[in-house]
Amino acid sequence: MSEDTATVGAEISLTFQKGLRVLEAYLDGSVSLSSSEIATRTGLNRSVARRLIRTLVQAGYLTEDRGRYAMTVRVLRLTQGFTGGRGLAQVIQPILRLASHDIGDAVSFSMQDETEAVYVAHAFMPSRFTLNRVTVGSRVPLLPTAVGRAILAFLPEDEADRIQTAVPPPLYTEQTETRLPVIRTLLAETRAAGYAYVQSEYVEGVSSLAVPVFRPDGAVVGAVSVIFSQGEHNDQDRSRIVTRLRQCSADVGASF
Amino acid sequence: MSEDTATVGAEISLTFQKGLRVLEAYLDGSVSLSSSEIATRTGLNRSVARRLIRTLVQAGYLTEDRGRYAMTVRVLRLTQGFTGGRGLAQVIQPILRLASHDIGDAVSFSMQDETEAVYVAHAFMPSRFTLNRVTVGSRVPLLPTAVGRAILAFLPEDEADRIQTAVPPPLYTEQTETRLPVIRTLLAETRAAGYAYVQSEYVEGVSSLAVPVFRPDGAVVGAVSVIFSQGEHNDQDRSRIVTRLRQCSADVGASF
DNA sequence: CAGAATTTGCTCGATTATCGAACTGATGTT
DNA sequence: AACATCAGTTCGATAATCGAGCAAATTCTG
Repeated sequence: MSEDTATVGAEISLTFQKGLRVLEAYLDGSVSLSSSEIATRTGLNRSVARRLIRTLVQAGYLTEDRGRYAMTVRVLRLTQGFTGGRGLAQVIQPILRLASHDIGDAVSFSMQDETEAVYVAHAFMPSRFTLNRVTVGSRVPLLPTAVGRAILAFLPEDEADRIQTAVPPPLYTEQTETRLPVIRTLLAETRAAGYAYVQSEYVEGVSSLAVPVFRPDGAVVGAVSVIFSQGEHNDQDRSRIVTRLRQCSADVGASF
Repeated sequence: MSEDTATVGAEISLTFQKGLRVLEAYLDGSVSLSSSEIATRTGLNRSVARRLIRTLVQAGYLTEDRGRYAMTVRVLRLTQGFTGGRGLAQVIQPILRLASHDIGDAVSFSMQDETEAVYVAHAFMPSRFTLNRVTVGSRVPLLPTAVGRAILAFLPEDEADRIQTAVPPPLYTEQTETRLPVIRTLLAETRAAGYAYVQSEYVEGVSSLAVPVFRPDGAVVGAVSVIFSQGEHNDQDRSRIVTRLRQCSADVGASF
């Protein structure tokens, strides 16, 4: 292996890397996993996985129940630096709540993580019955969703390209757009319009509007969005929602 | 060192353990830390801390900005197994929201983590101006809070004792009860009453009511609680709130 | 219910990643 | 400008990690 391509390992901790892989094994919503399941999912040697699991159990992050391991509430410690520090709930939640009240629908704020968008804050509408299964930490793909496209459209071109070509876009519904040139056009339109509107490309019958959120320095950090049933709103409703989301986006962006 | 006391290390991964310590360094709400700060907080050798940090950066969990390291949204991956899996938001949030609506105040669900209670779900009251700085992942001590006492009162006695004597209880306000025998009495009262009521022992002027939540097998898993300004409610109000919280507790407990 | 098949727990020598003291350059302070 | 503190890197010694292999437990199956 030539050294210019493989850059001799950059001095990182291989063991820690493996340990993180164990925690990531729960990324699909698995509640409990056996040691072999973890070994398989992570691609680690069974003994290695086992030792890492024991470490997590000993530290209180996992509990064992008859050979199956489930995460404990302690894992929330690991994210405190992200959520707690920036007051993501304390400052963003109220902003979302106000927008949600004005719009009459649940409003979310999401950020990009690789090829996915992660819901970081969410203001439910207490009165309405919640149809969407969105919650903090939920992940949706970038390409077939409004949040994703709102973010993608304003990322630096090379990164946007990298993400689009990273994985062949799966077909979620019959409406999912998978042709990259078309997506490129849609992103250009999104960029021009300043918001994204996507219908039934991820979940059948569900539409979504999203407006990008920018940091004071101009970089896109995420998007605020509203999800609703297809056909629930007409053109005028949507335009009203976009206007309110723009204001919400400005408020959220200012707090970064 | 004799082997019965120190149990020869139980075959865990020391490196992974250290890596987790790095993530825990952000437990107080620090947004960004320097490599030396992390080394100091974790008690790790600076070079070791550095390698672990590099690992986290390379994996995308931390970003570097001029020598300071901040968590990225990716850390939410680490907790997905806990929040996503059990549908903590999908199933518990609606229950809390209903209770919140009936009670007219924000309602939270918290679970025990060592000597603290961790807020796991929270139903805000959209109409009211939120006074409490509570958010998912927030941590409060067990001893001087209603949630904490509701949980402590129903834990197995040896564990409750261990927690009470683990650390000398700090004085948060002038009202904070630090005398262990008195706390023991208060816990007995809580156990008898089936709920905890604490006034100004953690934050001046803030009172709280909490009802323990039990799993179907009878073990206490956490508590549902309401926070309000001292003097905001009279005896009758509180009794009404407790009644509603009991129902809420049963609903939440059933979903475990 | 026996026997096979799979899963799980654990051991131990070889290997290799980790450790950390020491040095150097960068940054900030009086 | 001189000093003090902080940050980045190197490298040999050491100790932790690895993983094949075996035994026990559990689950499947005919």
